[in-house]
Amino acid sequence: MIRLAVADDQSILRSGLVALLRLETDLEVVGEAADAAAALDVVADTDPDVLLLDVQMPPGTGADGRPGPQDGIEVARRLRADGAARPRIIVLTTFGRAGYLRRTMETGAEGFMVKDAPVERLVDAIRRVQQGLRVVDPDLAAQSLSVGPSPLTAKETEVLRAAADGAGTSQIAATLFLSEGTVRNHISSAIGKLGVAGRAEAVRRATDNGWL
Amino acid sequence: MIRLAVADDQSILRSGLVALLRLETDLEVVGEAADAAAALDVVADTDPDVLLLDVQMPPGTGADGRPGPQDGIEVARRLRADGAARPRIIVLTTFGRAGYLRRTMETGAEGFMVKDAPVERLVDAIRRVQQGLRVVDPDLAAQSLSVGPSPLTAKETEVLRAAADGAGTSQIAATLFLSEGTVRNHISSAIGKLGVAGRAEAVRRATDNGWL
DNA sequence: TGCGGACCATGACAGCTGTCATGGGCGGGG
DNA sequence: CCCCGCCCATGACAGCTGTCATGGTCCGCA
Repeated sequence: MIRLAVADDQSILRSGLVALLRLETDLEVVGEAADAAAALDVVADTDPDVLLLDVQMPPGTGADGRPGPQDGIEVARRLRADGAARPRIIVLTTFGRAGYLRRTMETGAEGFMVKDAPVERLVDAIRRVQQGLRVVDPDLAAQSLSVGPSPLTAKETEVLRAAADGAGTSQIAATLFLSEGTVRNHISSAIGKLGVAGRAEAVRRATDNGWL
Repeated sequence: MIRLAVADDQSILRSGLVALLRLETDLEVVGEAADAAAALDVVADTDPDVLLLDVQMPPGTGADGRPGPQDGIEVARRLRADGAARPRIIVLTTFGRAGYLRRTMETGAEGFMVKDAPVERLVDAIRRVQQGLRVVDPDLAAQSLSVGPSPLTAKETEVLRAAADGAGTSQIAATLFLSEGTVRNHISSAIGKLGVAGRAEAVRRATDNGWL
């Protein structure tokens, strides 16, 4: 019997998913959570074998009253911070962004699935993960590979990452000890390579592809 | 027996929702669709009493090969275009944006629910809608009222709407027979009223609140 | 009648953005 | 060895954006 916990802020999806999982004779849902802080609590309380974790979730407030992690991937990171192997983690997401996949796998999570995958595939993933295997949604894995390595140079990446944190040109220049002109130039180059218009789109495209 | 059709691109949510609805003895799911074009087809094929419709859906390609409606609300509009009262329509959405609510209600749909509402509320809504009542998610309705009427003046709205269509300053000026300076000025005023930085955010805030 | 407050319109101004031309440093291939 | 290509750095330039000060019209109110 595989003991499961489900964390997702969309109540309808969560309830539906739980109903579906109950239909499987070897699965047992032992906990549910609607935000990131609650997800941590549920794991602490019920010690499930496998945790299904949505990426987009409100932080919520933990038992100590402080705000919880900002998203599901951050929850995974915290659960793995102490090196524990339990619970196995499968991250679910609506948007099949390669960046999510990369971030997720870096945390040490075992699985990554998009929500428009059929349920059988998810159930299958749960069983495989329980056996210690790693599972990645095939469609997304293919897309992730097709995205390929970053076309950005080192400095371009550095500058773009700073821009992603909301810093303006002058701030970036000060932080990286560059002229403002140089900063704009790296951004311009990145814009060209990414085939977008404007630094905002460049930042988005780069993060979407996990190139940050 | 209420005959239902469910249209949502997230396979997991759709399957889960169907599983939940089957638990209700007076509900019967007669059709499913994963994109907007398929939703129209399913309605034509099965003539359900009530249609559950996600807002965010890929257009898909219809039986005639042409692309379908851009989102769920557009599907609702088409179904109501000929004045027919069937099927009753409940629009589901992940994001409780007042703009969605407004657009939805203008199409003549009967219900509007956010996906983090509990399932009982959705089931309840289905039964009420079947009886000819209109149902709006209480939380969202409150929020929608609290948002209040638009603080924007007529010209500001006009200019912002044009900007939302992707037009640049000069294009807007030409379209509305204004000086470019005037256009920028209206936008600036709107930015001030909406308490945001930059025209992009202004457009987004205005659409989110249904002020376009 | 006069006055104040909205909405609208316009041009001037400063700030920021992206692109360009230019040049220095470094490593591989002829 | 020299040369070419790539990355990095810089300042100059044009274009666009948001704000401001100014002035016009219209309407309600004393």
